[in-house]
Amino acid sequence: MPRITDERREARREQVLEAARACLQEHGLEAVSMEMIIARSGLSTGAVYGYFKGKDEIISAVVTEGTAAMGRQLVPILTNPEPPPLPELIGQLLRTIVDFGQHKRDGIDRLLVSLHGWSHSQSDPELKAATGAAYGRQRELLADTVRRWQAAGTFDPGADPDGVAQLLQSICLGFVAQRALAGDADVQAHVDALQALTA
Amino acid sequence: MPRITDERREARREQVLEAARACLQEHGLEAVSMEMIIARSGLSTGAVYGYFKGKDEIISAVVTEGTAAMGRQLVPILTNPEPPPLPELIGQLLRTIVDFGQHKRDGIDRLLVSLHGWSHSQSDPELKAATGAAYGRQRELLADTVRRWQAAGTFDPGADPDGVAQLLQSICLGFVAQRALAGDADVQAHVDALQALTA
DNA sequence: CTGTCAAGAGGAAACGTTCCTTCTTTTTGC
DNA sequence: GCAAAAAGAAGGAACGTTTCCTCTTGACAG
Repeated sequence: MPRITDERREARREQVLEAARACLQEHGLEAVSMEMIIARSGLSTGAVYGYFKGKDEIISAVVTEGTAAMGRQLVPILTNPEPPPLPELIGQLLRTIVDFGQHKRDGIDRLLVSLHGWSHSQSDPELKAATGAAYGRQRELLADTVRRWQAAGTFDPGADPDGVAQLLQSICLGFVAQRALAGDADVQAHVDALQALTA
Repeated sequence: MPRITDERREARREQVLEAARACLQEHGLEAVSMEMIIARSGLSTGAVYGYFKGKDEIISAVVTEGTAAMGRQLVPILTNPEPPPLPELIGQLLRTIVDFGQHKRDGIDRLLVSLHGWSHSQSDPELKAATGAAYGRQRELLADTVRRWQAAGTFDPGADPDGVAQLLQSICLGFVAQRALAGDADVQAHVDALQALTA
């Protein structure tokens, strides 16, 4: 059975997703078209449809792949058995988030693509469940970190870990949103502000 | 010259925008169509095109109108000459934000529509500039509030007001995002967490 | 006070375009 | 050499917009 190698197959898939990300950022969720994605990918119509069943599957794959990749970057920070103080932890998270956004070459900022993903997830139940679960897991890891602080005696033992986790996640998500909407959200400004708050 | 009154004209416009919001929330940015908006509005094709030049203008109007309305709700809190302590201020802001989302009848949550607006703004330069300016103004008001705290001696005078404002805005925006993505972000949890932090 | 008229508002169908998908042919990798 | 994969064109549906027609409405003349 002559088939192409799994590596090549995965590379082609990524090639399509990369093109979809670029088109998504450049033209937005409502204006993106198969023609654009196909042209940008350098493949032909038939080839693309050999890897994905259709447009929806491509967009959904971009979103799930994106949240998964971001999660993979954050997990090491969130599972640190001896987490740094809160401002520094936020600093580590936000720096990782910024790096993730600008990790790829071209002009693609995956954080801006994430915003489209948030929007798209709202109307696709399956995708909404998946992203909801992903962000729920991140919040649990944040709550675990808070418990580690409490166990080490560096955080108010009376505080609700999940509540603090919600706040921390709001800061991270809001940082992404503010970066996309205002364009100039700064990591150090957030860290310094938290430092001033906790002092 | 038989014309309809300005009131009626404004009401019709709002009727279209309301329909657009409903369709936007129900079907998402990429699947919304003129046919859907027209059907939901109860008007006819010709009527809708009498009030808006086209689809883009409707969507843009939904977004700008939404951010403007939200801003109008928040301004009184942000211009309070004697602002409450930080956790309570965030409580006031987040409660107002939640109220704004569920202010309208039907199943429309304007916060979820906001998320589509964030996405849409990314690809429409004019809209991006407008929303960027709007959120920039809000951040300035937040910075002014921080300065008022500092003048009253209830906040670290060495802290950078704009940096703190960035953090506060991240919390507000992130709260909206978390509510849309996870569904269960809680106002009191955020307030309590900030209380625990500042203690 | 009332009937007529004109212009704007509302309604519906049709048009041209775009877009997603499929199908057949050709090429390529094993 | 063969089967799977890629290419490219074609088909069919959907969408946004326009256009044309009817109806309502408010003013003005009689």
